[in-house]
Amino acid sequence: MNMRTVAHRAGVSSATVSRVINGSPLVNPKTAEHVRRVIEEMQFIPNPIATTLKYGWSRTYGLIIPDITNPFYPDFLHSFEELLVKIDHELMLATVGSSADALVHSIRRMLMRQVDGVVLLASEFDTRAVEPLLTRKVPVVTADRRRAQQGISDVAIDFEGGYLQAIAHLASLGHTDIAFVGGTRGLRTSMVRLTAFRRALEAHGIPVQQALLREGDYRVEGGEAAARSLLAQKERPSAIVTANDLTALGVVRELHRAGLHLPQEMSVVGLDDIAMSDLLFPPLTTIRIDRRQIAAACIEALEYTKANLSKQGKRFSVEATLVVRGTTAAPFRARRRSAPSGA
Amino acid sequence: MNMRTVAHRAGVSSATVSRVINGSPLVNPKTAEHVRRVIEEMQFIPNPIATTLKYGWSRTYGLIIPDITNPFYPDFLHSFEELLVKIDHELMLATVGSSADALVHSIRRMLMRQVDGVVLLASEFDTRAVEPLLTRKVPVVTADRRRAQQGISDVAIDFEGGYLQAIAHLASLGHTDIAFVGGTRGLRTSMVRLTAFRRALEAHGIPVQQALLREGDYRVEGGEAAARSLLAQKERPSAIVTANDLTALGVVRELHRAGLHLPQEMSVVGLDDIAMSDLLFPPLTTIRIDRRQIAAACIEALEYTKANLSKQGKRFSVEATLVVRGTTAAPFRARRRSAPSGA
DNA sequence: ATGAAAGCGCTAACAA
DNA sequence: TTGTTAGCGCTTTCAT
Repeated sequence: MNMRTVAHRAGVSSATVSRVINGSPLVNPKTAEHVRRVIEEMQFIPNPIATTLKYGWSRTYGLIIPDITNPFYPDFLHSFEELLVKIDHELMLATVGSSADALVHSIRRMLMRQVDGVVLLASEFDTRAVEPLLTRKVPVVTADRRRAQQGISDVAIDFEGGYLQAIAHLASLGHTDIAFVGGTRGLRTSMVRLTAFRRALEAHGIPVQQALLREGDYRVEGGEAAARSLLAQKERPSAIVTANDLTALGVVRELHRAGLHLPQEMSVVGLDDIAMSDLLFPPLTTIRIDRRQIAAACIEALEYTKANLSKQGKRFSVEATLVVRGTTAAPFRARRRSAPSGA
Repeated sequence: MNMRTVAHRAGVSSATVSRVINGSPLVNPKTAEHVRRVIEEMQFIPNPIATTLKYGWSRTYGLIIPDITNPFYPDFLHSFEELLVKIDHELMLATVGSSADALVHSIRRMLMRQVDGVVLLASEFDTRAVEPLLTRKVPVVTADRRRAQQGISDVAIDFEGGYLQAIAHLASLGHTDIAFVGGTRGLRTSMVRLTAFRRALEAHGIPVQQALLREGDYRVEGGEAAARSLLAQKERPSAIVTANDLTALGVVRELHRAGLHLPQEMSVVGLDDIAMSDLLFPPLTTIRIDRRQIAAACIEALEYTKANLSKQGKRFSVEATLVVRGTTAAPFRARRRSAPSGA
């Protein structure tokens, strides 16, 4: 069934049907009403594929994420999809892990489906992979690259603001030996988080202790390993700040295993505020990143970039807010092996 | 850029280009090779939208889920998407909560995009909502409706098998007062799970105690409330079996709050095996439902139904397997207020 | 082995 | 205010 069938039945031309469906004011209200009735009667559903073919756009945005299994992304996806429905767009989803090949293929598939824009949440990627998008004038939005270029906007999270709040909180409790368990070595976003943490410490006049810095992998295992290593050394921290919640969960788990009581014997701060944080015992103090805000920023970025393809993209920033729950408390001096050195 | 451009550049017709791209054997290998080179040179990407318009299919399957935020679904989605990529299909995702309206709209949007089939994981829905799909010969796959009809296949989880294993495990530990915290009242799947639990008890000769049955909501809160209520009554169970892991998490949380020691003072069994189960302390004993298997069954069901649209759909079953971890142990008699009644 | 051309459903420019 | 029609890119039938 198509518009011609409907038009025929309604005794008008397909152009009129098209106009009615698209709410053109150039139709006689009587005719319009009649056509609408026929459409209803015939249960006609228009085929936007034809329009896509004609104009080359699809009211579809692509979303590329590394791993839907990381609890951060379902939350993001939820908000993103909700917002897309509101602006009457479809979602084309691809998960690519950390495979450069998968990324290239996903982008190709999105191009084939004529997406109107792509949000690329994979933190690391070969710039050449997005070139086919740029060539074909498809706007791109990246996350946390902290850099815009022609046709590419970026949505960055204000890690520094978040860590600043966390350190303020810990410092006010009396902590000075604060460890950091970062992300996977070599990722840009890991470096960004580490730098933000260092700056936050410095802003509070707390010296950065090299011996309290660890790398993780944004997963539970990395947190466990780092905690194990921190506990093994003489100069233990009294608080551990992490690069994300899964890492924090691993830290907490390992701390439990070592028989430490939280938060009395060790404070822990996560980052993300995944649902699980609140289910943990004790519930995790963490820096919340509002997925809704990120999703909204991504869509705003998409539309901005689409409208300004010839210009440099724009940089968007999303704030991070400390949520104090149960894993932070004043340090338990008796247990500490070292006295605070500075400040 | 289109096939004509490529054809022109290669000195052939667009028909030949099409044949080369689709691997038709009717082209001279030399010509084919040359055309391939030109395609590569021009970075040509074909536009499958045109094919969709021409033939009415899209190599796209729709997936409708209630809530991506429930940790069961990201796992499922991950497997589903992986399998789709393998068969070179796209995913069109919609999350509909429990809104009947959202379901109707999602289905309409999928129809507009010419999906080749729809997997509908929303447990409850108005049959009229799927009629537009059936009318237009779009195959449908449901989950846990335990019923097939023309154009609709069903993928069911073998809850009974799962609960049978759980009860066998608990019974062998010496439990006889086994409570059940079910799903949301009125949902078909809640009834199915409850029935499966009852049958499993009966199969082991353990009488069903009405006073140990509770309703939940498939979320943490429901588990907490049910646990509170179970602890409040005189005849406490020694073990609690739940309708899903989130419920079990709520139960465990409430038990912790009440100062009970797990698993000594209460055994708990979940269902799903979400990632969090293993992170809990103690790690949750649960009935694993393999998302990969479900995803594979859904796709098999989709293809079967598509190929047999005129016939009754098929019913698929996916097994459930007990994973024994840390929340089950022999009952702690001293603490119990009632003696086992039967068996 | 290759090419010409029709037609999928829709929209908008143009005609009436 | 309404209708006619070209054309978006592709595949396939038919012709050569």
